[in-house]
Amino acid sequence: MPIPKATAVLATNVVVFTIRDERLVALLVRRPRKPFAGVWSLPGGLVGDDEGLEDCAVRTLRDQTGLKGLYLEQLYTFGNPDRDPRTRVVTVAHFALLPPARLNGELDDLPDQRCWAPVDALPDLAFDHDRIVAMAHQRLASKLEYSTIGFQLMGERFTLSELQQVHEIILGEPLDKRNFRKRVRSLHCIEETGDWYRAGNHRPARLYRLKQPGAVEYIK
Amino acid sequence: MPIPKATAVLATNVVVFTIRDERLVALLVRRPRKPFAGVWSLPGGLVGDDEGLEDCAVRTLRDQTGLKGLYLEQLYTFGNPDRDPRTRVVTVAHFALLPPARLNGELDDLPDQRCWAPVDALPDLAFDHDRIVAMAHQRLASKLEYSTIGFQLMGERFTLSELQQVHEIILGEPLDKRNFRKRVRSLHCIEETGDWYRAGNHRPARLYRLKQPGAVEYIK
DNA sequence: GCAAAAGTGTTAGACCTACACCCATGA
DNA sequence: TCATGGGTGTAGGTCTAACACTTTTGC
Repeated sequence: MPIPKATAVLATNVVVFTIRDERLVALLVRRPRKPFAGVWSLPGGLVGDDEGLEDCAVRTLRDQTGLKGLYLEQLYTFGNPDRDPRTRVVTVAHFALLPPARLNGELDDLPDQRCWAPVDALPDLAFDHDRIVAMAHQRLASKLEYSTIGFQLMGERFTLSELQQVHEIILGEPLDKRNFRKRVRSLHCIEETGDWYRAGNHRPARLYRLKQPGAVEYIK
Repeated sequence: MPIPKATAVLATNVVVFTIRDERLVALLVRRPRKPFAGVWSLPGGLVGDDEGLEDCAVRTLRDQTGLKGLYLEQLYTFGNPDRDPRTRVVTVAHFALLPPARLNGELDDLPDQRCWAPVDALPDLAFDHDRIVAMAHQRLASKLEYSTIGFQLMGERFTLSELQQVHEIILGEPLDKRNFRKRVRSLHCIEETGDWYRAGNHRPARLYRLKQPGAVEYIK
C-alpha cells in the first residue's frame, strides 16, 4: 500500500539530558529493528492517531526507559525527505531534563540496550540523531543564560555548588563561585530548606528548594 | 481507505510579517475549502511526498501569494489531535519577514482573497492559527533583542530611523534614538552607502546597507 | 523663517567581573 | 591538625539609560 500523498510517517524523539561523572550525557537506546538495527538512537516512536505530539514524546520515553515526570519541551522538527532510508519519516524532536539525583538505580537493567553517552563523545547514531543532540545541547546552553531552566536538572533539594557544577558542565566553562551565587540569589526563585547536606570531611552545604518547582521563567 | 496508524496529514504554514501603516501585520489568505471555508487563515498547505518542510513552506507561500526570497525560519510544530475538525493534521509553522519596501504593488490583486491583518487586531482565524501568529510575534520580538534578525525587515538600503521604527513597532515600545544608533553601530554589520534618502521638508537621512545581506547573527 | 525629521555626547547608576580568605566538618 | 569543599564582600570597569539641542532640508 503506497503512503498517500501529503501524509507522512510522524514520530517524536526525545533527548534526555542528565549529568553523570561530571559530564553532560544523553540517553540512547539500541534500535531493535531495521533500519539501523542494533545502532544507538534517541528514544522515540510513532505518533498515535489520536495522540498529541508531546504526549507521544512522554509515552515513548516512559515505555522505552521508564522515565516520567521530566521537564520536557519541543525542540525542532526534522523532516528532510531522505533522513530515513526506507520511507519518509518526520520527527518532532524534544528534549528533557533528568535531575542526576534521580539516576540512582533507574535504568540499571538492560545495560546493553540503553546507555548514557557524553554529548561530546557520542557513538554513531541512527538517522540524523547526532544533529538533534547537538541542537538540543545548544538550546539548553542558551536557555541557561536567559531562563531558569537549569533548576529543572536539580532534585527537590539541592546545594548551590551542585547547581553551579551543572551550569559549568553544560556551558563548558568554569564560573566564578561568588558571582554565580549572587546571580542565583537575585532571581528570588529558591529558598533555604533549613537543612544541610553533609558529605565528606568538610563543611556542610545549605540545601535549597525551588519556590515553584515546575516553573521555568525568562530572566533579565 | 483509512489513514494507516502513525501517519498523519502533514502541512506547513507561514506567518509573513511586514510593517504597514506603522503596525506589525501578518498576511492572511481566505480559505477556499472546508473546513473553515471563507475564513481567514495563514498561507500554507500539505507537504509533498518528497519535499522538505522548509521547501513546502516556501512553495506554498509562493503559490498562494507570489512572495519569494524572504527570510524564513521554522517556528514550532502544532499537532493537537483535534486542531483540525475533520482529520488529524499536524502543521509545521514557520515565520517569514517581508521588508515593507517590497510591499509596493505586490499583492494588490485579489484583494478579497488576501489581507494584511494587524497582529494585535486579527480577525477570526481558522484552526489554531491565532496561536501560531501570537507565538511567531513573541519569537520575533525576542529575537530582535539577541540577534540581528531585524535587518531582514529592511530593504537593500535603509535609514536608521526606518530600522528604529520597525523595532519600536514590533516591541511595542519607544526606543531612545541615540542609544539605538549607538547599539546598531556597535554591531558593525552595516555600512554607509554614501547616498541619502530625501523625503519631505527636512534633512535627508543616510542610507545604509547590510554587509552580509542574508546573515542573521546572535549578539551580546 | 518655519516645520519636520536627522543627527549627535555626556553623565549617573546599574551591572558584571575579577579576585582571596576564613569556616565547618570528618578523618 | 589537616584536607576538603562551603561560604562570603569589595572595587574597578563596562554597559545601560536618561536626557536636549543643533543641522539640514523643502516649502
